[in-house]
Amino acid sequence: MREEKADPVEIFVAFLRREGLNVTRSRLAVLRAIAAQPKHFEVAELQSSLRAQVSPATVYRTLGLLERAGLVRKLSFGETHAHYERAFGREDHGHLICQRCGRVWEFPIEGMRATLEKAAQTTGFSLREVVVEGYGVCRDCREAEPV
Amino acid sequence: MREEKADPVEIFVAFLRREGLNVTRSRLAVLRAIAAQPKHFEVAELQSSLRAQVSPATVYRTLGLLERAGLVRKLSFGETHAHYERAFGREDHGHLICQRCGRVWEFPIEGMRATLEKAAQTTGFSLREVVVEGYGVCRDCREAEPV
DNA sequence: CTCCATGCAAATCTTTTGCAATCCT
DNA sequence: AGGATTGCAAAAGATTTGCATGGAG
Repeated sequence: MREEKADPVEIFVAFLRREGLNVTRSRLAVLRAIAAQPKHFEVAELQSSLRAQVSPATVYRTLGLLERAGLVRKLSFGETHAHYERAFGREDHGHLICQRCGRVWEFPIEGMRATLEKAAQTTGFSLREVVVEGYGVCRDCREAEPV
Repeated sequence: MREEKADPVEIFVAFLRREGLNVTRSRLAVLRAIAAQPKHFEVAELQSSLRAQVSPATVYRTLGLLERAGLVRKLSFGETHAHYERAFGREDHGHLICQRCGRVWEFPIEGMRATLEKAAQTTGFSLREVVVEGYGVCRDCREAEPV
């Protein structure tokens, strides 16, 4: 019987040990802050939720590690700065992004990973993350200014 | 009988007129340069292909217009600077991005737009662009350094 | 004790903007 | 002519990096 680790902290600690890196107070604080964020967040939001606990440089460095550990996913939402989302404790899903107000809706994409897996196999690719995004205009914005 | 315009220049000109904007030498040069780019490109690449013809500021401004006109799509490929691809004369497709070497493979995603359309309808969203990306490690990189 | 990690500030890079000169229509 | 557009240089952001100091194993 295999025990699946679902706890992001355990996963992160295991990742760090495997890489010969230290488990530090700052790194854990960033992970904790992410768990407390809404589903997606910008780096600035994460930083202010960690105000004074962790420097910006370390927040960036830790996001990179969490990404490598598969605990966080980087998204852009069409903007010039990065957005992130937790990759743990969530079903696969896509995002609908309003190009006017920037709000984001999620929707299920079961089955889509299978399509990508197949394409990946054909290419000899080992697939880690799947990102599905739809850009357009939400109802509110359309009503506010048709066009 | 309706005549479908497939020519990007015609589409762009129509878009500009509709918006009360001028059809300028620079704008057309940017569009022409894009048509000559490989499927995806970075802004820096586009700029150097336009060396001295169009200033960087105008390249950025024009990319924004082309995006609004639906002739170009913005992608990030997980990097901090923008990538673009032509949105004309192409079937819907997804991208597989290697997180080690940055190379990109395309693959067909017929049917995926339908899934997004459905989600969009549910949300009252008017859908314009679809982006499907898979991140992972390509065969070459895996062979070069397993892990 | 030996590396690794952190903070700080400086450095990079990309993208955006203000403004005077120039181009479209 | 009259508003739109451009280039230039400066500004604004976001992210990365060098280095001396403090922390984990």
